[in-house]
Amino acid sequence: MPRTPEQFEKIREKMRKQIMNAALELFANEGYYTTSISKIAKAAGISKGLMYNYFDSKEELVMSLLKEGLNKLAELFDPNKDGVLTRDEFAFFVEKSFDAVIENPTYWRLYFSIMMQVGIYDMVKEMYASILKDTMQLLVDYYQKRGVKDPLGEALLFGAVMDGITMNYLLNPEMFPLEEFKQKVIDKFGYKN
Amino acid sequence: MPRTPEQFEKIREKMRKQIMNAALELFANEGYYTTSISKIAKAAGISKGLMYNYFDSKEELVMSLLKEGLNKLAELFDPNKDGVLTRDEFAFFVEKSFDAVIENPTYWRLYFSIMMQVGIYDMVKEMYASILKDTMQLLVDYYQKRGVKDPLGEALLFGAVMDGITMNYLLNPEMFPLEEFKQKVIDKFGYKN
Amino acid sequence: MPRTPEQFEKIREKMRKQIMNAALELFANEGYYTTSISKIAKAAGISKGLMYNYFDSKEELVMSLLKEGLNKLAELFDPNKDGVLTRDEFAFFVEKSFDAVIENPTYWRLYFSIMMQVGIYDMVKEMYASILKDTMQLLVDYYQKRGVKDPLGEALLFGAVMDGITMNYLLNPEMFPLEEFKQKVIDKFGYKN
Amino acid sequence: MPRTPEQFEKIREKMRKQIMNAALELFANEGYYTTSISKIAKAAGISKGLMYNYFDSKEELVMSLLKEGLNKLAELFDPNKDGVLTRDEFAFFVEKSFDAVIENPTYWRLYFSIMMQVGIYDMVKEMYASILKDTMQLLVDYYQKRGVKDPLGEALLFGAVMDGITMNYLLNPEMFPLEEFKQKVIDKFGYKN
DNA sequence: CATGAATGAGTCTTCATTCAT
DNA sequence: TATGAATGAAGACTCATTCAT
Repeated sequence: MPRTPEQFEKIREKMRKQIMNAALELFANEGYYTTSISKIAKAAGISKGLMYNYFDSKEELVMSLLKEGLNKLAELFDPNKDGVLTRDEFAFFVEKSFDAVIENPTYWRLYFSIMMQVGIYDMVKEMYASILKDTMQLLVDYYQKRGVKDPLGEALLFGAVMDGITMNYLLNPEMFPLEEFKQKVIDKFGYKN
Repeated sequence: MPRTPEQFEKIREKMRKQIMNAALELFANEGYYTTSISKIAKAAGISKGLMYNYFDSKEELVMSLLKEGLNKLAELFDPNKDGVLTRDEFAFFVEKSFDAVIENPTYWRLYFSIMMQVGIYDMVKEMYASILKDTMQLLVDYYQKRGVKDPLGEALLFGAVMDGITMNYLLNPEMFPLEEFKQKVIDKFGYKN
Repeated sequence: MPRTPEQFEKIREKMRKQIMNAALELFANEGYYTTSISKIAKAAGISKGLMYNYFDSKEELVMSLLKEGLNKLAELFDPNKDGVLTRDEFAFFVEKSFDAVIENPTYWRLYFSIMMQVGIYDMVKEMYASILKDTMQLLVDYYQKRGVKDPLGEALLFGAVMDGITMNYLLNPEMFPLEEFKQKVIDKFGYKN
Repeated sequence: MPRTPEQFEKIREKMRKQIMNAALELFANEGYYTTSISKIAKAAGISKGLMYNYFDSKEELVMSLLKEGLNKLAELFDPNKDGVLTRDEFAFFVEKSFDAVIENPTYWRLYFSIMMQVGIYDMVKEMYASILKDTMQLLVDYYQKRGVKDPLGEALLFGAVMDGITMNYLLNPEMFPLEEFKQKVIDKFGYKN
């Protein structure tokens, strides 16, 4: 008997995931340009042609990956959505952020490598910017409330620090004690009171 | 009358520079993989074939660029070579490092994008690591002398912060006030005393 | 409806033949190095890229051609596989060998030209050597049984003669009466009794 | 003081030899197509440009090599120029021919590899044919005088045998006892009487 | 005469994408 | 839906040859 539309949708969704998983793994480990569609298809256990049934192009595929990661990231911020960041939420955010990197280094490696590729990926930057804008405001308020002199500067610095730590960890996981850095960052950028 | 060896050497040196300048610009702005040898040759105003009279391969070209930048970088560290870092030298180093980025963002964009490329460029990582090792030791000593609890951790954190700031500046120069960050970093990681 | 694996196999087999035929013709008539992949593709009526769907490289292509011919050649020797060569089988072998050359001069021209190419093709030589070893032994026994003084030398000489005749025929088919040479060779190297 | 025209001529001749020697070695050992002009120039200890002062093209260079070898070969035939071949002269010719191969295998390897290359070969073919024509006639007369049934066929066969032996020796010098074959060939194709 | 920088056409090869089945 | 054969544009690289000095 024929499948219901819902079943079809489920199958499609599952296949999409399958392809994206394979692609993420390969892109992150072997690079975007050195990973061919053929390889991805093989890793995903499907034919090259079918790939294009799910993604219009290689570029769309990588964009989907980035978008997906981005959405996960967005959920980390201000979980209770009340527009105010408490000291505990700040600490929680730092911890969660690093945990995310530890749990899924592959994705973040992809993110950074793409971010540094100039040209095509300005689009991604916009996506990230729009997500980060709200969080930025939250942080600025946070620092202002604590009497920090240059709240915007401090917020930017904090973001840069998170990026720098993440990047260094990804480049050299076994040499870089990410776990220990959680507290260091919270102490240095959380402003107790 | 044939050219003298010196004349040939001069031609070679000049052309090498010409090619490397064109390549650096393109690699940094459009990425390593999306920049073709054709494009570089055209930008350098020469024929494709001539490129290979100066560099054995595209990879050797990019490596030469990185090596060159590396050597410039190396000169920044511990200028008086006495094996000890003073507070002033620390400040000087921070300022100089950021100045280097401001003056030559192209190179640093290349550096970061290559660093995040997987696979081929482990060699570059080793080169950088060997250069940075000494500086790392200098920093550890610096923090130890100032009674910082976890000197190695602090040194690593400092490095990560420098990287993060640089990266954010490169991605968004007009939004990221690198100049103002000099003092911030010195205050936060210089440990007065 | 997708094609069945069998259909795909059929397509592949047919196309492989098509490419190999075109390549054999060109390699043999214009030489390995002077025949470009482009030319082969055009002669086979396909795109350049498709070539690489069937053969990993130009070298693999020529190797496949040689292997194929080799296998055909192998079937000529000692057809009844009893390990002994009779006088009739000897005569039969000479005749068949020359017939093979007459019927498929293209292949043999390729074979000789590759054999004289230095460097890469030592591998081919090994393949041929391993095939010819058994036949050589057969011949040595043959001559020994007939009381020839230096059986190994005679066998080697016979081989050289076959090569020389073949080569001369290939270089100048209309001037070289290969057909008449069958009897001559049989008389001179067959040792009646 | 300026050199005399004769001195210039001498220098030119010497340089030509130098280049030809280097080229012969490389062509024979690494193949015509895989040997670049650059390599030859370096091996000859001169610049690429100067090469073209002595040879108009790579092709002219290889042709010169072949011509030179051809002339040496021609001297082997009918040394006393009386238009008649004696039994001793026949034997002498066989011995001398093989000695030439033993003494200068490099040249002969080149000769054979070029001979099997189509295209270029046709040009050389005529040169060889014209040289060999006289010798051929000599041989035909030789066999006719000795009552051989098919003198022309026998002469052709003899030529093919010489080629075959030479080729086998060149391909596998240590396995192929060329020295011993002298007598064998003389016995088999010299027709005592 | 002598050099090697410079050219440009040509080579092999790769790969995202399309399409007949 | 699913396959992989087929395409074609592009890429890295080579090399005989020319030419300014």
